[in-house]
Amino acid sequence: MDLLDIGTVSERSGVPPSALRYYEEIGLIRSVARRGLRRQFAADVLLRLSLIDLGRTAGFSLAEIAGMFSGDGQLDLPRAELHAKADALQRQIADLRVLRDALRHVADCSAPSHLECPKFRKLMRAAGRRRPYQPPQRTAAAKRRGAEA
Amino acid sequence: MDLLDIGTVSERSGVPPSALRYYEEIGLIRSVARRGLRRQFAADVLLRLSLIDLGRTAGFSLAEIAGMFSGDGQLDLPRAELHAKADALQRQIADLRVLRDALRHVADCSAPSHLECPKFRKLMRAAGRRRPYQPPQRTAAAKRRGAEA
DNA sequence: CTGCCACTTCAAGCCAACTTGAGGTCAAGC
DNA sequence: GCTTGACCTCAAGTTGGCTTGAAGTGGCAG
Repeated sequence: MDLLDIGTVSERSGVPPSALRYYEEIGLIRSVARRGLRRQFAADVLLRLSLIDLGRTAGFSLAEIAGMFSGDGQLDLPRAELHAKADALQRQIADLRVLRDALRHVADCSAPSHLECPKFRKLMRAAGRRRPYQPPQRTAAAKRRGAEA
Repeated sequence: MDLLDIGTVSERSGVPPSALRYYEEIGLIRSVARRGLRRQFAADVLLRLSLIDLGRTAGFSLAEIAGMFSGDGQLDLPRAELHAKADALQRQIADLRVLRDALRHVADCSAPSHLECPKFRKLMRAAGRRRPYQPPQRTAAAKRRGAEA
């Protein structure tokens, strides 16, 4: 059988051992055996870690992601809920587009003061009316892979 | 003169007094007087708070935002950084679109297991190749205004 | 003048998602 | 058989952006 020890999983997934232990602690992944003290993971943990990363990219918390896995490791979300999430993402995308355009304008506008630029004020009002963007936590894994703000 | 006390500022801006005090503590805003013990703010603090909110929505930290105000309260925006931020938003938007499509597919796909569905695996690989999304902190103010994932 | 109540300060607490550190274990290679 | 070093556990620390609580203050209505 192909059991991977924590070091191997860490290396292949890019997730540090401490984070893997943490994920196990909160029930997000599980180790299937020990060799001595060392956790052994089944190979499919790598796929699961990809899914977790994907979920975090979407802005889900680890707790929410945990709720998306059914007992047998399958993904399990009711269709309606998935559609609702997709729609929420759609709104978030629209908000971010407004914001991106606002930033681009500000970066390029040569008005003496942005506060006096009518276009800027308009964008600000537009941004001000949007539903607030709800950022998730920044993972240490994300930081490792390169912060850039 | 039109001085607003902290309660009024809080009410009009939606920013709680504790946050306003915190902002003042870190030098992001300043009160111009006291009436008794109470902070009095100049009316333009409301604009400044809007800008702060806008900046946070864009994913800037409070420290970064503080750096964008020049001494006289004008915005002094680093163009390169703004472009970088806009580009980061662009990538985030692309990621979220992939994710949204993945969610929609999952909601509608009738394969026995998503992990076995080729289309899903393809979407996942697409998502996996993305540059990681670098989320800012989630503000309490944002939480107050309503979370929605 | 008295009481109320919105404010004040300061320190401590909270949250997520981890990381770090101290001190311990153990399989494998020499 | 001894060392090595990758792992282990558990508790505490980190970060950012606040909130909360306790104890105090002072302007204003009655």
